[in-house]
This record gives sequence, structure tokens and C-alpha cells, in this order.
Amino acid sequence: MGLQQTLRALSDPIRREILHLLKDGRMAAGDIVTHFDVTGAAVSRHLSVLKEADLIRDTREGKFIYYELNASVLEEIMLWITDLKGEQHHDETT
Amino acid sequence: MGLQQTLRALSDPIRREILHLLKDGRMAAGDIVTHFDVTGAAVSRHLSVLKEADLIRDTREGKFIYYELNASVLEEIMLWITDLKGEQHHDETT
DNA sequence: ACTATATTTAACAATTAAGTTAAATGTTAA
DNA sequence: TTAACATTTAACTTAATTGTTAAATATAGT
Repeated sequence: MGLQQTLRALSDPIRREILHLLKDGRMAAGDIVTHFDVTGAAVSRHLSVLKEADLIRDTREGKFIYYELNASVLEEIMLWITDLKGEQHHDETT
Repeated sequence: MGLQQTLRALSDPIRREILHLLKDGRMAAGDIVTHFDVTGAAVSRHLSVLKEADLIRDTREGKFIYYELNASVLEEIMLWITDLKGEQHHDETT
């Protein structure tokens, strides 16, 4: 896990869109699939990438598997970015 | 350009490390190369990906080409993330 | 046990990405 | 103009990613 996996996961537009869909609540895999032009198998693999990056969590309920967002992982990216933007005052004549 | 290119560019560890190197000032391509275990050609391609994503800018000065960070593009990612984290209060009993 | 539904996993093809070496380009200085 | 240096671009190889279809797994209902 870590930043690497998170950024890789976010670098695909379908996966970002999936996260967007989960923004205001959980959703069953089948429902997610209907929002895209690719097969269920393709979406399923996207979901597994997101899950490995810990960006989503899944819960089985009967026939359905519900996915929900875990946005906390994104904090790491925020930190990385703010760190990068932090020391931009070059020529800091101490 | 846009979020897609930015995230793709960030999804490689060498490219992130390059940005990190440029954090406190510009650096010539050759200097950047010495920090990595890959060939100059490979680094050069990484630099061009970062440049296409507008994450860095280059200036030629004589024999050297200096690269500098352009962190402003990262704002878009910050916005995307905060948007995603924004509406997480599901069950908003209107 | 059989069937239908929901979802994932496997096997494969096509595309993209990342590395290498070698050639090309641009600049400086003799 | 030739040589040396800094860097990129081209050609190619290998590995990773993304998509497809078909098979597998899990659950529920009959």
C-alpha cells in the first residue's frame, strides 16, 4: 500500500469516476457497472484495484456486493502535495 | 492537459522523486540524472512527461537545460480530492 | 438438486509505458 | 570546422495495463 498504489489507482478515469459515484453513499457492483461503457468484468477489475489501494471497501449482502468510499487514504496525497508546495521559497537568505 | 495527465505523471515514483528534487530550486537535467539508477535517456523521457503535464518548466542556458517545479497544477488534484471528501455525510435527512 | 442472478477470475489480445542503446541535436570553445 | 559536452529523440524490447469473452464462484429461490 501507500502513495504509489493510491496514485496508480487514481490515474485511470474510470476508477476516478467510480470514486465519484461512491461519494454520497455505497453502491452495489451491478449499479456501478451501468454507469460505464465497459463490461462488468472490466469494472470488477477496476474495483479490485481500488480495493487494493484501500480507496474503497466492500461488504457482501446476499447476492450483492456493496462498495463504499474510503477517502481517508487520500490524506496521504494531500500531505505529499503540501510538502512539495511547502518549501518553494528558494533563495531563503538565512 | 488536465487532471488525467497530472495524475498519470505523478503515478511514477521516479517522476515524483524528480519533483521532490526540484522542490527547493531549479536543477539541470544532468544533475537530476545523477540521482537515479536509470539512463539519462530514461530520465529525459520522464522529464518530458512531467513537462507535458505542466508540472515542470524548462529553460535552456547555454549547454544546460534547467528544470523548475510548477506546483500550481497540483491545485487541481487538491480540489478533486476535497470535492470527493466533501459530501461524505450520507443520510442527509433533508 | 436446478435455475437464475450477481460478481469475480482466467485466458487472451491490444495498447501503453518504461527501460536500453545508438543516433541526432544544440551549444561552447579550441 | 572540429571536438567535447549536455540533452533529447529514435528504434527497439519487455513489462504492465486495459479491455474482451468465457468459465468459475457465491447466494437465493423453486
